[in-house]
Amino acid sequence: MATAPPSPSMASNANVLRRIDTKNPPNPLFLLPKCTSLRELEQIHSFAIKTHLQNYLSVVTKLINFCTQNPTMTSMAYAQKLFDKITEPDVVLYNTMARGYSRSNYPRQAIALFVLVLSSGLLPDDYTFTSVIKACASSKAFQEGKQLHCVAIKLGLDDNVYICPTLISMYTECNDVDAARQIFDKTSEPCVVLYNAIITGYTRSSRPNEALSLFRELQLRNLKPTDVTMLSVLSSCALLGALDLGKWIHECVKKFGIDKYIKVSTALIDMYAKCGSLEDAISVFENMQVRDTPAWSAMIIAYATHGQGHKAIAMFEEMRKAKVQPDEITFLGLLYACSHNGLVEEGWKYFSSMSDKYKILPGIKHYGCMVDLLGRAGRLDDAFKFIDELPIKPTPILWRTLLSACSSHGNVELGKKVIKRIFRLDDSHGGDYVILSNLCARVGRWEDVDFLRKLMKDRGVVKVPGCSSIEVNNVVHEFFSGDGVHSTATSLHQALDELMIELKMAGYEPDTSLVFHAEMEEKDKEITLRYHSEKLAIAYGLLNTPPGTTIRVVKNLRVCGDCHSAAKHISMIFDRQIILRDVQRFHHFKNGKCSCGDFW
DNA sequence: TTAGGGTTAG
Repeated sequence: MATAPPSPSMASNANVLRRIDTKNPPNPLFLLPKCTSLRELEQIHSFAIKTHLQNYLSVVTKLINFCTQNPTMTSMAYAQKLFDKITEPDVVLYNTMARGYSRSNYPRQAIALFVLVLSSGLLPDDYTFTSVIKACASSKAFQEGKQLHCVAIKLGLDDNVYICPTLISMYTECNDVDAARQIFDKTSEPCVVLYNAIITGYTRSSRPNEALSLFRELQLRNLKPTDVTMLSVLSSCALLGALDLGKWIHECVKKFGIDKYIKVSTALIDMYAKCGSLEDAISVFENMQVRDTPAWSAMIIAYATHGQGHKAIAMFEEMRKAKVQPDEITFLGLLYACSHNGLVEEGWKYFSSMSDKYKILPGIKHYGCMVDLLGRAGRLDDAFKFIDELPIKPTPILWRTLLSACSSHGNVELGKKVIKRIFRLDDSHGGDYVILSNLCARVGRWEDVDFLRKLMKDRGVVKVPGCSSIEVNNVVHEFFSGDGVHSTATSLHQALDELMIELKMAGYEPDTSLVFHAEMEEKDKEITLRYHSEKLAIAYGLLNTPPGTTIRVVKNLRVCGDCHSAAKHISMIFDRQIILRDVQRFHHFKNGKCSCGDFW
């Protein structure tokens, strides 16, 4: 900050200082509103010293507060220097410092200050608690957070309007949303902020149904939702992939006039894209008056995940023309677009320009895109080398990406080499064993399949069960692979049996090589495949929606190859569009074809 | 018993 070039306002400040009548000086704090840099603050500080005002608590508090407007390492160091000069700080001064630290990269310092407050015999107030609890949240200091909660109870401050939502947010950040809920339930008359805190908590904890039911409760109590409410609720809809629900929320957004917020519009783009409606996402984007970096990025990601990589790239070029600076998220969308469309050259170009031209350091996710890009394109050895030579320690996810590529390109040897690298870091992920085992099964290496199965058993590893959901008449129905739990399961199974006959007549052949168990009879393999969660959800949609309706399904894992093939046939035979969201991307099935071009 | 912090949800 001190090296910043002199700005016009700085020059004028310097002039102001020069023209001052030192015999009859003004309060230097009058100069603060003009101050725009730490250097100017230093000048004002020296002037305060000159005029013997530097030891007044009010003056120092104001100066420190100014430093902490934008708390960086430099400004917090300066604030600390000012603070250290004061022999007897009062609670306001402590609060100002604590606020600064809680918003800086050193939140734990705020917790240390709280201890100082107590040891100096001062009584912490609502300001102290909000800052320090917030610091606990951002540094995930759960034990300290709980202790602060206790002290707040002792002082009768735990139901304070500012402290209460901060406590809720702290518990959520520390992964204890149920404790947050307990606080919430104790409140007799919750205000919107409190609802927002708990709704956000559920959303962040990936519990969208609870978030949405609290949103309905908020409306029943006639409380007016705010932009913050809508951001969380939209994010919950996106998690569920529930389009009708999302559209209803969009109506609420309009009704309460919250659509003017740029962040809300961006959340709408994200929601529509994640609920499978690219058209609605585009429409929100086109109606935006002002578009910032996150808005452009959301649209780029929307195109990329819906398999329209070239449009994503075109968006990026348009963004540049509009002189909006891309950030690391923008590049994530862009690289994602390249990898999912096999655009290796473009991918490398953008990856290099990221650091060269835009001075954005690639993160682990960007490297992940590059591994994916090389892997999908079949350049498996290059991808291996790429991970091995990274400047940062690779995560299991990075190796896992390569393992998937080995699987889709049928390279068992490299797959084995890769799984060893994964196991060095994490051997508890069931999916890894299954991918390699399926790969071995496909090429008939049953001894490897058995070995992997035994390894899984010995290590007590289980695979996350496949789960697909579909929203019909505002109800989200969930199906698990081989599901017998859903109330309509039996009739659904029968319907699937009949469906299979039709599909086979149209040329569909079940790909039983994907089934894990070697000793299974061919017939049983086929039955296992038939009741995959994707097929159950699609069949449910086929049976329970009018002809011609688009079937929208959300799956928790990657779509299985056989289900992908079945969905293509279903889209043709029944003349239905099927939009399937898997953990990676969207598949739009229409007239027997998929938007991913069988490339996923 | 003035000033100074003007808090919370994102």
